[in-house]
Amino acid sequence: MMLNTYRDTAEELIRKEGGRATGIRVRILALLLAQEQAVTHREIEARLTGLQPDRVTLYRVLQWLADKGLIHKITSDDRVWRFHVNHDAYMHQHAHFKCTRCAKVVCLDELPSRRHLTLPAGYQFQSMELTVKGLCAQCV
Amino acid sequence: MMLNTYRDTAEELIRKEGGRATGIRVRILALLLAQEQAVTHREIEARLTGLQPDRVTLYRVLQWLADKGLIHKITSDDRVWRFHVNHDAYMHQHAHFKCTRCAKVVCLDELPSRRHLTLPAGYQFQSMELTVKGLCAQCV
DNA sequence: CAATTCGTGCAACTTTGTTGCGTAAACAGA
DNA sequence: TCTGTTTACGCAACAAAGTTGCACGAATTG
Repeated sequence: MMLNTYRDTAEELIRKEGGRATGIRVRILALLLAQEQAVTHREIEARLTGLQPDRVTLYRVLQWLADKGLIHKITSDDRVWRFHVNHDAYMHQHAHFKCTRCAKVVCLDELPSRRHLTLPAGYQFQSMELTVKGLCAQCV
Repeated sequence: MMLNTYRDTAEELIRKEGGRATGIRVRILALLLAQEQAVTHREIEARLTGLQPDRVTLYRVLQWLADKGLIHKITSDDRVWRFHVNHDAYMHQHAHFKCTRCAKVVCLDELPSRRHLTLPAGYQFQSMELTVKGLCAQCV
């Protein structure tokens, strides 16, 4: 069954990072592994059927997973973090797309080269965060 | 005196939008006209010497100015809006730079062409928000 | 200068996220 | 499988940013 596979993968990933594979951590990471799009704290809460961890615990688990590099946080203009698993394809820097109608957020494959950017004199590049806005296929 | 010029310009811009040129609005817009970098709600509050409008009023004035297109809001990863005047040069879409050390935010001139982006099939582009992170000249 | 419209201030509320601390659960070793 | 230690969880309280409703007051219009 697919759900078990996600849980097994989740547990394995968590242990590989030296953390305890608690029920909550495993369920949250398994859930994230199963999501195509980036999800908010609230959405995760709603989808964790039969398990209602404390808000604080959820925040801490998400922070821990992000610190370990298993997931990444996405900034948005609605002041809400969204989380997405770091699949191999997304381990490098990449852009995000946010649908202006349904608020869905997905990861895009690439990021424009930094050579297309000119910074003021003396400024030093570190990274870039790019969010493309528009309509997703379902909302067009 | 320079400050007067900013206030005069501010008043003119506000009237042109059909709004009442109240002391608060004029002072806030004049302050924004004088800023090179994008400023937060808090920073504006701190710099409005001799005038302490209610938090709510400040939010409402900033929202009004943004609605009228006189200023623009900038999203940041610290969940705080920053505001910057829409100089002619910034009326088009542009990128922002945020210093990872002093948190300063400035507007950059350009934005990479959307041709460098490939969206999933059926997705429709509307706009992009790009924040470059790094060190500003003072923090390098 | 009166009437009306629009802006402001106050209070209360909402949302999102954080901190401290005691308790409970996971893992390691016997 | 028991026991001890370490780590994670839950609760309560807090904090920051921003919003809403409503009554009052100040700008403009005529």
